[in-house]
Amino acid sequence: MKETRVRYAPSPTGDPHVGNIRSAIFNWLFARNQKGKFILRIEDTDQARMVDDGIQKQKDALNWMGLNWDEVYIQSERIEIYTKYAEKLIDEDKAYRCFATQQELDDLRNKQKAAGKITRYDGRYRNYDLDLSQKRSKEDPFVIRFKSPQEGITKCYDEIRGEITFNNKELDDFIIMKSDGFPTYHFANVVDDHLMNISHVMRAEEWLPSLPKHVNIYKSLDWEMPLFVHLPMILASDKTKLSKRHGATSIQEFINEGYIKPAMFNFLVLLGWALDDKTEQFTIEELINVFNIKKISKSPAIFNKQKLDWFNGKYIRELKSDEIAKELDLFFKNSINIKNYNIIKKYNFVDIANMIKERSKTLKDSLMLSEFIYNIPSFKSKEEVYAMCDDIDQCSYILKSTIDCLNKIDDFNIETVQFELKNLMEELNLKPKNLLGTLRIVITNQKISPPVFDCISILGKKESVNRISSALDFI
RNA sequence: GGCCCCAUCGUCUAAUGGUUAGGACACCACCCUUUCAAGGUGGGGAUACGGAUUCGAAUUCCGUUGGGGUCACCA
Repeated sequence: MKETRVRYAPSPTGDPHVGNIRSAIFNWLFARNQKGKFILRIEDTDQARMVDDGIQKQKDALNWMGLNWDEVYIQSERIEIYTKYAEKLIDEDKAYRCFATQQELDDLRNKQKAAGKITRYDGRYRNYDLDLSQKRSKEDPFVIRFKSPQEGITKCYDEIRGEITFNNKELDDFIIMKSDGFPTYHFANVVDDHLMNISHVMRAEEWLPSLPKHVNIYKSLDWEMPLFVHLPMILASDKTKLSKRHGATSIQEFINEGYIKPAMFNFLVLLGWALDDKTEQFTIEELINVFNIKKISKSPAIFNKQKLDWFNGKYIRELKSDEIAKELDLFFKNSINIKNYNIIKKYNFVDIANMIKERSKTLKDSLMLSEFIYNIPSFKSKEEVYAMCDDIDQCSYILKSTIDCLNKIDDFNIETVQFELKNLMEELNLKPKNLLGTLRIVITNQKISPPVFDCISILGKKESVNRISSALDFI
């Protein structure tokens, strides 16, 4: 049995898109399931689209997802290899130099368009004299084109779709080497997949139309073909390709919005793949064990952010508090100003995690829920303070009693605070709204907050009493 | 437009040719409740359409319709 070797082959042109990362996840899971190799190949053959830290961004995204690679290659370092095979194809009359200028091709295309014909290269250098071509290549810029078959059909095979046939009349002599000496995707991809012994090419469905190009290159080089697995597209809710205008599309954006890795991983793997009719939450180890190419679906999947939110909330709830605490620390550091971060850092992130766990879909939600820690309440009117009381006198009485009550507590924690305040509520015959509602106002001044008991115990006795006292002074 | 792919609740999906077509998100109602959540219980909601094959079709075949992808010296 041949070793399973798969690859993730991004071009480093910006922040990695979730669709690409989903492909990476499928490849990685399959490699790990088969005890094979997961290879990272940087496809940086387009000089114009290069981005400075593009390669690092790809690696960062994989690292964040926990997708470790076994080998890494960079195509721009392999130019001689592609050149060698391109020249071999010329020698064997399977490819040829084309000296048509950009202007010439534009004119051709415009003419075809005007005549209502499909636009394609007309093969004008297909039969150009080889000696002449050789000579002219020394002074004129040129590209190398592949001699596609003109008749018959090209049979392709996709592992989840079966046989797909293309009429060779539809194929044109596409470019394999650009005039700057770099290969095009179609060529570099085939050469590398062969040289790197790739067993399964798992990539997005948008590559399906160019499959015959790749198949014909394999044939002309007399190379054995890998298995092709085309992954269903990920679409936006309007059923078009997921793009910028739909909101977040890159992994980095989702991280910034407070999504955590296990949720992202779990959600993404379920876009185009399912194990059975009931299991939908998986650990990564479980996924490695059960991942199976045959269960990849054919139809495109719509990116359903509500389900992502649900997964994220579920994972936040289920993860251990100290794990969430770590995420929170990092997230707060990156999201709020340094002054507030320094204030919140004095408190225990594990306590904060426990406080926000039940009510956060994303880490961003916990930002809002924790604002009261560094935003000390201030009031414009007395009415604001006693809004939850029958009248202002009841309010000051409640505040006074609460201060006494809290001051009596020696072991100040959430259980004791809850116990004593409930006692107080009973003793004074207060409605929950009166006592707890009022305390929410003077402690947090937020419409929405974690439970009052949590807030008070997080802030501690001193700070809580301070806040209540200043509210009492105010009214 | 040519070519290619695809088609089960609004969404993600499950269903060796035989199930009251299952689950999850979302939605609605009720319960719980100091706000917000979470949780619990229940509910509505799908095989695009038309033929053919078959005792029997979501499932196989053909067509229609719809959606998507692709047609660069980008990947």
